[in-house]
Amino acid sequence: MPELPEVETTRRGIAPHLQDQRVDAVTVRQPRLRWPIPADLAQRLKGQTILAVKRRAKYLLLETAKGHLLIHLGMSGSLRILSAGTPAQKHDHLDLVLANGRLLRLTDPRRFGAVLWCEGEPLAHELLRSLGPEPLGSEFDPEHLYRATRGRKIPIKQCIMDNKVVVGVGNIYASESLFLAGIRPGIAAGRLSRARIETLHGCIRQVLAAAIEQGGTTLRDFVGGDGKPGYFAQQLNVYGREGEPCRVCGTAIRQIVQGQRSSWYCPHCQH
DNA sequence: CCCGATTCCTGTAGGC
DNA sequence: TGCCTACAGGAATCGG
Repeated sequence: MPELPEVETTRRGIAPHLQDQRVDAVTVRQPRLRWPIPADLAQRLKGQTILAVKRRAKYLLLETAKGHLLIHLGMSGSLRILSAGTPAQKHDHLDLVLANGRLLRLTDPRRFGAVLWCEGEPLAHELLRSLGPEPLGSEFDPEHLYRATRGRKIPIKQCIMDNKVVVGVGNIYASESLFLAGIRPGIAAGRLSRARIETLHGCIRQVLAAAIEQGGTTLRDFVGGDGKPGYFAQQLNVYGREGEPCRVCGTAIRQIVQGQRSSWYCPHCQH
């Protein structure tokens, strides 16, 4: 499930293969994703050279002189670099055939992902415009998180998963950050002290940075641009570990449901 | 504005 | 073995 570390891992994997490459052909097999792939995508993109591969939140931005291709991996999407001519399989929805004889292929069984074309400033696109700060950027500082939590009654876990507060923190890393910070997921965001918010801020950055270093988390089928899985799953302390012993104190990890999402925590280490 | 519920989709796991 | 159901999840959107 691509959260920010998986998207960043993907970006790093595919960028060297796409940089300065011309798109010779575009194949759309299944346009019905989260939103339809634009019918005129091939016409817009064909012949364009990819100038840069950037990321904002969980969106990948392929820059060309005419516009940007925005790609979101949803929860089951992955992008891979393959040899042109590699047979397509089920759920292979989009290919960009490159001048160097390779192709960029989007696979997404659950089709929660998106592929959109954007002319003009991509950060002004309606889907990107009102996103919160990057968790690893300087704009996301303790003071920002403190202000964003004041007066809010929602559980802190749901608060840090809110894209307007900070982007890129999904279910896995929210649970893991709260474990490291020693904070129970159900506590009202606004009731946390400044000191605890500062701790949490540091833990969010620490967890995301470590996950990127490990190439992301592969639970089922995530692979980077090179087809390899990520290794952060080995370092998960609470996510998906209901009933298993806490790695710190041995107490059984608990699972609760918040906002239609599972959360896990250690009842001894987190308060 | 704030918050909770619903929605999209399909592979997988668990129950019988 | 096979059918059926529940569940997973990012994030927009709707309703209160």
